[in-house]
Amino acid sequence: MNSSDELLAVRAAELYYDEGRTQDEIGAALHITRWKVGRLLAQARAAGIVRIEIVHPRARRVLAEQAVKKRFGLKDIVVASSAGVSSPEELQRRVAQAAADYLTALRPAPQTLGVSWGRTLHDVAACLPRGWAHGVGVVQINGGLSLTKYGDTASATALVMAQKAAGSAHVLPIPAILEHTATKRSIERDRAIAGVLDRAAHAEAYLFSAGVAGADSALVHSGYLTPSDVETLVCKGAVGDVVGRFIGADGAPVDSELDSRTVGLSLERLKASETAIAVVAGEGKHEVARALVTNSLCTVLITDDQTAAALLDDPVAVTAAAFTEEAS
Amino acid sequence: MNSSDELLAVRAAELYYDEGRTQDEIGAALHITRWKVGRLLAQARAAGIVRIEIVHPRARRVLAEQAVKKRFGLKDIVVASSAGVSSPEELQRRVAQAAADYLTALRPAPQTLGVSWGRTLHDVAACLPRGWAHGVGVVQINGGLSLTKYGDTASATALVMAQKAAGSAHVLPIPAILEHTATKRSIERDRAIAGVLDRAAHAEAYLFSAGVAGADSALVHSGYLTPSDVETLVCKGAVGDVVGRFIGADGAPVDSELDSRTVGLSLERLKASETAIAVVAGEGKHEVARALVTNSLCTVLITDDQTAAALLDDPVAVTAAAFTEEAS
DNA sequence: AAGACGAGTGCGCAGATGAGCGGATGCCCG
DNA sequence: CGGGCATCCGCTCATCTGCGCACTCGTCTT
Repeated sequence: MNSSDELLAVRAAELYYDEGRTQDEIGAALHITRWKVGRLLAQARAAGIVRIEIVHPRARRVLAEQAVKKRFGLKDIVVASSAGVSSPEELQRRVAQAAADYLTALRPAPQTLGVSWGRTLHDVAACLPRGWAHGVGVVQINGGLSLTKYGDTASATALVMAQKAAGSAHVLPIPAILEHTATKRSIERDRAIAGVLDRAAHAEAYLFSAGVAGADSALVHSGYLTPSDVETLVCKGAVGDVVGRFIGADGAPVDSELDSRTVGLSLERLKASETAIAVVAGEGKHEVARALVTNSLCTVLITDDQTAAALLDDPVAVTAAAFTEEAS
Repeated sequence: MNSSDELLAVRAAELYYDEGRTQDEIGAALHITRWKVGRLLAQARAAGIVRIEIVHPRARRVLAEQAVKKRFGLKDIVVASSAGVSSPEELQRRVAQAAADYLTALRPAPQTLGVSWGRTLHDVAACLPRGWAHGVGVVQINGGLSLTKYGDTASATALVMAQKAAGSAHVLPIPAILEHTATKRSIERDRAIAGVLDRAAHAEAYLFSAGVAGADSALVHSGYLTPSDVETLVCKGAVGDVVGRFIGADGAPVDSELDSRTVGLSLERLKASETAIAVVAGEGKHEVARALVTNSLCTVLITDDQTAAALLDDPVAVTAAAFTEEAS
């Protein structure tokens, strides 16, 4: 666009959007035809001079949704807007709300829903309205008995979700990770546990979150891993954990021994699911989110617009930039 | 607005502004009539859910302009947008650019223009395009020979402005403030000086800025006042300086003795002028700006949107809020 | 040098949109 | 219980706006 046209476009945009004048009036004021005014306004919008933003806790980013959905071949997607958020917690809550809205509107409603646990899913459960579904069976898909905290927040998530839908909960009151593979095997053979695990494996839909691979991972907080354990995993390429399993950028477990001690749904089952809803929000989770969508670990992604933007930033370009930086 | 209507409005706004669907289509999608969609969109804009912002260095805030102009009975006004600025310097520059644009477009073009000096006016002079006027006489209206810096930046402002208009400059190469009233009087009697001062008093229009009353005042930098002098002035109620004179919230000099030692145009002459253009920008200048507009020291105000917003915030309301805070 | 080409411009028209209006609905108070 | 009142809703109509098309003008190519 021409420089003098740009100034005209700015002036026209002011008169049109701020003052609410018609394009005809603006044309008369600026001594140009109304068609030119229309074109200037269109150019101004295309050039980003006129920015239209929807500022609301429930606002979604439709454009980003379409782009991410298409790019990674997702079945469905929700990108919550971060416009106007003042804290990471608020962003988390917005995404949780978006996930709750999505679940509530999900049709056909699943008969059984497999859920993992964590801070994010706890929020989702809290955001669900009473009667969000009718008689759904909520199955916990990975262990989560906390070793450090009083009470079982992991099971609580499934319980709350079932309760609000007047449905039934099937919990896994066992540790997420066991010390020995043998112990894990014997626990899995327990009739009650096996029943829940079987139900989990046959759930129609899954709802899960992802954790960062870092010292503040939920698995560290719960006492299954030490910060140094996680550090080792990061060295092996871990970008985060999904249903208790630490994965790398390739979407596969980074430590097969650790993985064999982890109780719960396998990543293969998740990959094979028709409806695997991942809820991932926050600055630190961009890499896990990428691992999820690039390796088909989810069919539905619910996230924030910053994560979406990070996903759309070509990783090749990022690598090239890093390379340039190294070279200089 | 109803809560469920609000959600509908957000959804409608997304479809309308992000996806570019028609109101009819949106109505079909949301199972409401297109008239309802139109009303929801209007409500969303009114409620600030949909925020339309013009992001451009030359953008103005037309609504704020109208409000401030009406509230304080100004002849004209320019409010520059601060959308997208990253530093106070950038904001200063935008306002300076706006002032330059205003001067260039000013009709009828003044034959003689009285100007003060300072950081802001220096920027304005720099922003003026070559040929912004034809043969205008630019008169410096207050002293400004720097005691500390090499060269005379004060006169430079008038010179640059005259040069760019192929006009003549009339400078005042004398101190802004003198030590004794007697010295000031005798300087004023000097034939050359008196001629410039007379020309200044009869200028058709004035362009001036305002300084904050603080340690970084231009008058401190230039060596006329010490930081403690300014502190004393602040204690006496000074909110800033205009053409070298420190004024209070009432628009009158706070220290008559100091004022009598200050060379240059009187505030009375400024008040009586048909065209007195004040250029005031920046976080710290809200109070001076208020003093200017509430006491008719300018007929035209050129400022930034944050200052404009501060002017529109009712001082009574502010006082009441402070009172409430104290009481609680 | 002449014609092809593309960018920019003005215009007609169909579709989209906003203002105003009468009727329906729901609520409050007598 | 019923009338008055306010709000909301759907509609008509006039206006506004985006799209496609023909035209002009300057530039580049042959």
